[in-house]
Amino acid sequence: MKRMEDRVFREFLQKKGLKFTKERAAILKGVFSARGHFDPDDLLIKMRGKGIRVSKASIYRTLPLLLESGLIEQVLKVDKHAHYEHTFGRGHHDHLICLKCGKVIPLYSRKLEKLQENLCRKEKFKCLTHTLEIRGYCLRCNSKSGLS
Amino acid sequence: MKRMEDRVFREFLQKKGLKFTKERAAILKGVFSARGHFDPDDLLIKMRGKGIRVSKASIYRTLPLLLESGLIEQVLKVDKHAHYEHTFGRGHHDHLICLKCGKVIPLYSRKLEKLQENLCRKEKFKCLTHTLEIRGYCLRCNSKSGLS
DNA sequence: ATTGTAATTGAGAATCAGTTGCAATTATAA
DNA sequence: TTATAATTGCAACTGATTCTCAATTACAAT
Ligand SMILES: [Mn+2]
Ligand SMILES: [Mn+2]
Ligand SMILES: [Zn+2]
Ligand SMILES: [Zn+2]
Repeated sequence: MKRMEDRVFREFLQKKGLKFTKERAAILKGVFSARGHFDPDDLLIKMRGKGIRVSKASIYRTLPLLLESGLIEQVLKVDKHAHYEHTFGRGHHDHLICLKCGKVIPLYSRKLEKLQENLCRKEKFKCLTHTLEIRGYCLRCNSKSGLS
Repeated sequence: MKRMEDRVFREFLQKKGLKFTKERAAILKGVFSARGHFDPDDLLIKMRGKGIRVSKASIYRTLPLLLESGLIEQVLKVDKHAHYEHTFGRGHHDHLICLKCGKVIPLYSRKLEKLQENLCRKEKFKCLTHTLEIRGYCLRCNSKSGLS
């Protein structure tokens, strides 16, 4: 059974006059078999672990295509590198990031999304995407941190 | 007349057992004489232009201190480098970023901030900071872009 | 004012994510 | 099957940020 995301990506590429190569297919598969967030290097290592040979360059070249096709989203820049997650089949969400343990908690609020849209409308700004990152301490880390 | 931010920074440093050096003072001054956003290199160039000699290293070492002291905020990672702005005396705000012309429009909504706080409370997440970046097209770029 | 000491500095080397040039390979439409 | 433009891996390259280290300096305690 062909996965739906293959279809989407294939059509996206076709529309741009680009090729659906085995490398791109493999990267797509690798991306979609990730449970949560990943960065380009995670992906490379995971694929190599499974014996799939793709170059770093191809990964870096393919991720922007997946991004453009809407199959993945760039989540944030942790430390100094980009993180992604696939969003096809899942909904958009924002992130709470624990500064102590690094946990990333998804957050979705319809109300919040609507409010943002309204604010943009008011500014006459055509909103395409957004990233909201809230940093602080998760429940566990906050209770452990001594302060009452 | 001594600037208020000098005082704040000095006290911050003292509390941490760090020194208020002339380099740090100069960097602080450079930061606060910037109108809007800046990145480390902007700052370096501007200071050199004024004949103030500080090393790149000192700038990169001082910015995190200013961040920690609450005098500046990290705005976002454009391209691949960090951007900052001083927020002392000004309020916190989020950003609308035009993908075409690069314009950055400040956005503040009390309602939005409150909503975020409530959401965090609901998740029992101790929120310290957040960054909201909305990307799309500004009024001017959107009307120019042909699509109706 | 002098001194002791830990913090700081500048310069350049090092690091590291991400990009690029290029020759060999491959998808795909005709 | 062929023509052709797109793609690949590799290694060299960027450019931002961090680090190393010897020389300097702030500043608290004499
Ligand atoms: Mn997520
Ligand atoms: Mn701003
Ligand atoms: Zn945590
Ligand atoms: Zn614009």
